[in-house]
Amino acid sequence: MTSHPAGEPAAEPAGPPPNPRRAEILAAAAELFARRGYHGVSIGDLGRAVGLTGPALYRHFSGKEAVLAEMLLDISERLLAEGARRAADPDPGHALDALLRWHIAFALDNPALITVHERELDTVPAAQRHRVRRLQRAYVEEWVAVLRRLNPGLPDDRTRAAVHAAFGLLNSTPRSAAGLDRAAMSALLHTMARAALQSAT
Amino acid sequence: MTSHPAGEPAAEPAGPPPNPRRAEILAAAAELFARRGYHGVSIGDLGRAVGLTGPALYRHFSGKEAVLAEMLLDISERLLAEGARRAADPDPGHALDALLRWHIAFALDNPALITVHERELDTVPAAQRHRVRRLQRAYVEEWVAVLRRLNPGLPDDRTRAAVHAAFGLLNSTPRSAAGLDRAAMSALLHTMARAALQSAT
DNA sequence: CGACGTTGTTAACGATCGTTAACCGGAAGG
DNA sequence: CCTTCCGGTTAACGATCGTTAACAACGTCG
Repeated sequence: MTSHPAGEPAAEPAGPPPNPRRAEILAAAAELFARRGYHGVSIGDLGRAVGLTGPALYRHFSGKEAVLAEMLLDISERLLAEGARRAADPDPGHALDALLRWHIAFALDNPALITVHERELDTVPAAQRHRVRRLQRAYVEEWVAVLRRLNPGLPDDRTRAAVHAAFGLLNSTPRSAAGLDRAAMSALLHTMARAALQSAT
Repeated sequence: MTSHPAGEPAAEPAGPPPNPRRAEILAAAAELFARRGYHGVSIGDLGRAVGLTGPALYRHFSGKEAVLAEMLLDISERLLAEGARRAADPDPGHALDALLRWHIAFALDNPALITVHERELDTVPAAQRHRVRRLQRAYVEEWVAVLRRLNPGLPDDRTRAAVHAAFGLLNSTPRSAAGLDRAAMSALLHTMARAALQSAT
């Protein structure tokens, strides 16, 4: 209750004032990219989704690839920053539960972002693709480090594979959208992911 | 040893003789669609991948969408047919293990097919999309039925959500490709998925 | 009031897309 | 030997793509 996953950033110490149009475009683009894929969405579609014509988009982004790049960088940074905070809990069991709670809440709140994040990495321009990959790897390593504390002596590559598999489980919900309500789905995912990870160690 | 997941069909009782060019194109298309997405692959790319020019493709398929549609129908039918065979085991515990073995083997043998199968359903023309969806649902129901036999009295929507989550876990491997060899990865996925499903029931 | 930066528009560009047309070499069959 | 079909080619089509240019409405500030 002291913090919640999708909270408002309130104000960053440095950086330009957050342009609401940019955020609006990014949100609409996430939805469209998730549904039809990056190449299945045109600049015209993107503009229309926020009530503008296509070329208006160039007032806010340098191009279509820049929209995707900023989107993926933002997601990766948020996952890593919040993940690192949760993983810092001195009790590795609590850290793992906190990681699970955070990741599940993020996935349930932002299904489109999760989908694009794991599908369109190769589409992003090389320059920023490396940064995104580095952030993704670092996020995985937060999980691996917690699991290593829970069970030292396990080979790291096996632990890494288990973490990737757990992410697959957690990130699949955007596309299933079963008849369960949010609380039930959250609890189910938590239970299943924890059981899967424990069985692998 | 009486059967293996990726076995040759040998000969179907009815239907045209299997054109090797069609199969070659479908295999190349699966790889490309998985890597760059349906809209990120052009007819020229498709032809080039099998040593032809773009328009040559129209000697074997009525168009680009037909390639995708046939690909998804074929996958869905194979999954359902083989899944139903495994699920028929009178012992539900054995049936679940057989389903897990089959699905894991298929995913490890055909990572591109698994990827396209779960990503591009909305891209397929409506006519055949409904058939694919029906087959996919039937495959899920095979799993749900086995789990119901293992634990009667559980609400079906929860079981269905658990199955979807388990598929997310199993299908994530194509995109992780960790440092484990095939046998180790197969065993790890089996263990994790079974633990996840058991924890949900 | 006038200059200006901001944010939108429509029009137009070159490139690329999926698809069709027209043609061509070679194998098979009478 | 001639015909026919099969599976390829190159050329060309209209549509659509991402992007840029040129222009307009509007608030702000000197």
